[in-house]
Amino acid sequence: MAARRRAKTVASKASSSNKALRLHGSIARDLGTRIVSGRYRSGHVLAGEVEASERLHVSRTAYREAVRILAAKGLVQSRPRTGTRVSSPEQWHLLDPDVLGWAFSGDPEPEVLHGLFELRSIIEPAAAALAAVRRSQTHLDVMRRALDDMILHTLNSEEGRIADKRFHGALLRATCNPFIISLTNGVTSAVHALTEFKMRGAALKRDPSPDHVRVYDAIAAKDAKRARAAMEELIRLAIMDTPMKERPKYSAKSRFLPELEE
Amino acid sequence: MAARRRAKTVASKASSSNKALRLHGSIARDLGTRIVSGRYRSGHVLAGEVEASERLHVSRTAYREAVRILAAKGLVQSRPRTGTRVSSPEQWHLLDPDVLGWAFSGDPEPEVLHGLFELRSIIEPAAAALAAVRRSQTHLDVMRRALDDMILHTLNSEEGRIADKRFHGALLRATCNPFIISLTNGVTSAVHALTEFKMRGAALKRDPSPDHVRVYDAIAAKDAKRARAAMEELIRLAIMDTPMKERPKYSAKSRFLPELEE
DNA sequence: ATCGGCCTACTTCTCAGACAAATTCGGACG
DNA sequence: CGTCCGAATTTGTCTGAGAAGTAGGCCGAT
Repeated sequence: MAARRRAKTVASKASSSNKALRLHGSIARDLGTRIVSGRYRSGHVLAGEVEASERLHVSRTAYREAVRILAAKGLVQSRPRTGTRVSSPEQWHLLDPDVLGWAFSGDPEPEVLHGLFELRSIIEPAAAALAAVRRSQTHLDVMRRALDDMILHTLNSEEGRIADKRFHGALLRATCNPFIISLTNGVTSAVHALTEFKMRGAALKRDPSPDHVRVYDAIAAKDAKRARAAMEELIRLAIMDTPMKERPKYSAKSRFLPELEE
Repeated sequence: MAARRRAKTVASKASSSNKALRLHGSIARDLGTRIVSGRYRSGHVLAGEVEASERLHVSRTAYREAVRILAAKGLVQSRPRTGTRVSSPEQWHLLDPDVLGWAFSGDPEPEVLHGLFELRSIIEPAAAALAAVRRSQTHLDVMRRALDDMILHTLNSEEGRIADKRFHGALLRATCNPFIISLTNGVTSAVHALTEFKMRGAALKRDPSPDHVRVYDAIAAKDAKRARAAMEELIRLAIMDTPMKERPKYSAKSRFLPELEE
């Protein structure tokens, strides 16, 4: 008994860096990270439940619940007799906040970075245009406060980044489109993580608050066209502020893209 | 023992209409459907594991795995002492294929329908433009074959709808952006379900294949601008072909939108 | 009287071991 | 040579027992 308890504690420490995650949660995170980072390739068959749970010094129950989580996020698929195998990347729910977080836990690859920005530059300008039309006064107030906090603290502090997140969140909620809101829940948290990533090098050179103010003004004026343009500019500048090793050229070959079978 | 086995079979039949879902899968689906359909309101606390599993005549294990799935999709959150409670709608992963499917299992509300089309009309034209630039010959071939099948079978048959799905899927894969691909995995299956929904009334009046051909031609010609315009038109027409009771006016009040707290 | 820290009860979490169900693979048989 | 059936293997489900975490009340101190 005592030996097993100790083992469990060790496993928990080794696997999860911290947080209030339960055992199954940490296991899911570990496996998930290994999958999205490419250490377990698509098609790879995980060890059987008995062996895997023994190796991790946890019960089959805990391990199974972890696998259920991964399956719910499209990362694996399990069937009797064949076992649990890593799904093809095109089936991964990449916009799931957890998956996104796992993908950004190491060094995000330039390809992923660029893909995310590309998605943002599609969604957010359109969202800004919608928000300009549909925003209520309450939405506007929330954005205003977030903007003030952001200007006050700047993106170099954690509080400033949270304010930035609040701003984008409120903007997207103002679209009144549940899908856009849900979509951007994931994206904003990734951007949050990303901003931290930007900071790993040096402090931010450019102050992005003027861009945000322009977006805010346009939405306050209910000017959809201007809101869209301002947001396009904001994201264009944000991309330029992000240190990317190289601009990835899009090709059909990528860990994240499926094979095209004839 | 025998009594319990029988009970389990009954529960399985009663809960899941069919499919190769396991027990935990059907339970997750039932609970999930109840949540997204509003029968369990946000904040509602589910019965404890013991009571719930007894009521469903299943083991706690199965019930717990179901809850784990729902938690992975952001529908619920469970903690010791307080129990498992339905999360706020803004935390739901609405673009998860399962959640989307559950949302469309009953009568999809006009608001949801419109929200989905709005998202499509943002994403897909942009995707078409990207695809026009980045598509490989292989992408093009796949799209061509899907298009031919679609024209052959028409959307009135299941095969035709699958071909339509293949077409949109190939188009989105041609963007070479993993996030867009992942995003639209969900959306296309929802559209698939939706097309079936359209058919519940009468057969489709308009033949949408010319629209698809125009999109294809533009992508074949690598003409991004024309591809975007053609796709915009395609979706505009698809919206008009969808019977919606009323055009929902966007307001801050909706089951799917969070309260704006001051 | 209000604030802070313990304590308790309640719920989920984890464990262990057993049996059931599903599916693949290979071999027997027509 | 094809078809079917059985066996082996893997996940799926069940049971029952503790362990761990947490909200809310209790109590004491300031």
